[in-house]
Amino acid sequence: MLAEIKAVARRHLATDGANLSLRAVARDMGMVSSALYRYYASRDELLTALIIDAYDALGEAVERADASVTDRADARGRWLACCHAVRDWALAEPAEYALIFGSPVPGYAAPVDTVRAAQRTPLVLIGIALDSGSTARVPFAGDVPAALAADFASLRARLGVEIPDHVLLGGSYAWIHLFGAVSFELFGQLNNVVNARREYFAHQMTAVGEQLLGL
Amino acid sequence: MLAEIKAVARRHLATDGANLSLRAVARDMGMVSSALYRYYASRDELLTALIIDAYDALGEAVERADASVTDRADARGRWLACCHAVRDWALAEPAEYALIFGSPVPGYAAPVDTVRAAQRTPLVLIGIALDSGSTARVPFAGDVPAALAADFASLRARLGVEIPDHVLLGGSYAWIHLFGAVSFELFGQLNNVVNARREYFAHQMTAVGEQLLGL
DNA sequence: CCAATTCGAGAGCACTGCTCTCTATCTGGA
DNA sequence: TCCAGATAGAGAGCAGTGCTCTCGAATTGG
Repeated sequence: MLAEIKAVARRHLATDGANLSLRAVARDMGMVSSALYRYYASRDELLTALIIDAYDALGEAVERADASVTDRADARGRWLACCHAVRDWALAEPAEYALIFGSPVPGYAAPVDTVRAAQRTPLVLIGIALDSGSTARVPFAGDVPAALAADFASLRARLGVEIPDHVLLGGSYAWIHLFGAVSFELFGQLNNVVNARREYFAHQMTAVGEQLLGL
Repeated sequence: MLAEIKAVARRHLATDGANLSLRAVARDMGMVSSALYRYYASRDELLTALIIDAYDALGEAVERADASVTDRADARGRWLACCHAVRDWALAEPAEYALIFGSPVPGYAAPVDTVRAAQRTPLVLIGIALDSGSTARVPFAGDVPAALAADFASLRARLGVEIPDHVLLGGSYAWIHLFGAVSFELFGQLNNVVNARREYFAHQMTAVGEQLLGL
């Protein structure tokens, strides 16, 4: 039942965006709106469930893309595969992408349940950066701002991975750029400017991999 | 009157986000909601006015930041000044930033009136890239995807500026990364991960300026 | 077989965007 | 001065929203 509600809600998400209507979802299920409150205490709770699912779906797509690269030493190929996985998923499910990476819903505060799912995608990228540690021409070595030391130390502890600061820097920059490029395209900022979007994206992520990740 | 409505709406924007209530705005002005329709034909029209104002406010802030750098040959300084101008403005007016760079409002389609205002900020960055053309170690030279040629040609024609393809590439990448970094922070993706945000941002934009813009 | 629990319906509250009609008020010319 | 005409706002109303409450029906378990 919970899953069925989410499935219907996901369909509405595609057309109505973040302001989906509980009543419309209930109507589509042949129920009255109040009956829906047996399963989700509020609209926000439904949204949270959808957000977690979206994070997981994206994470799984990226994990699969990374795993599909047989040459595990080919960090550049793995990076590009992940980039296209993110973009392809975002283009296939724009509403769900907007739900997790778009402007936050005003009253809504993301509960802690979401962080595990949210970390899946960056964790894959960190893995790639780590595996490439020996071969890559890493930028930012010996150039890490002192104020970030504490942040990076606690992040390292939480992830339980020994990862140098400058790799954390480059990896997070690459992840941010990836997110920025997909959001830029998806949120319409490329409209009437760039039409060869896949080529633009491919070249861009290659450049970012080289320049920011040292691949 | 139009301006007064916008001012009140802007206040509501800060708390209610994109789903601001016309009735609440009218109440705050001591009017009834229907009276507001004399001035704006719909909620979308009010939103459009706010969007244009936001683009202009951001553009003006960036233009001022760029102009404040006295050494016009210091492309790196100008780039960093613009970056901090964008971030400072976004932190000061998060709702307005989300309005123009966040997930698009479902039913809403941006009218053409917005493009002039939207171009102000990227135009400043293009100016910096152009001025640095002689001194910068430009990446991507001779590496421009063929499929982008048409897009870049029409963009060049529309802007009326002679700007090489590889500068257009690097400039747009830098702009996308800037947008990505500010959105990432503003939309909460940095929460509980990075606390030294200004330092993180400053180092990041320096790196992007070097690696992507060749400054 | 009956108690208990679960499920859904229905009414209702306060809110939203928007349309319509009606009444004051203000303005410009004769 | 007076009187059309324009204009600004009020109020009612429609269809929709999230959410709460109460009340029956169905299903379950002992």
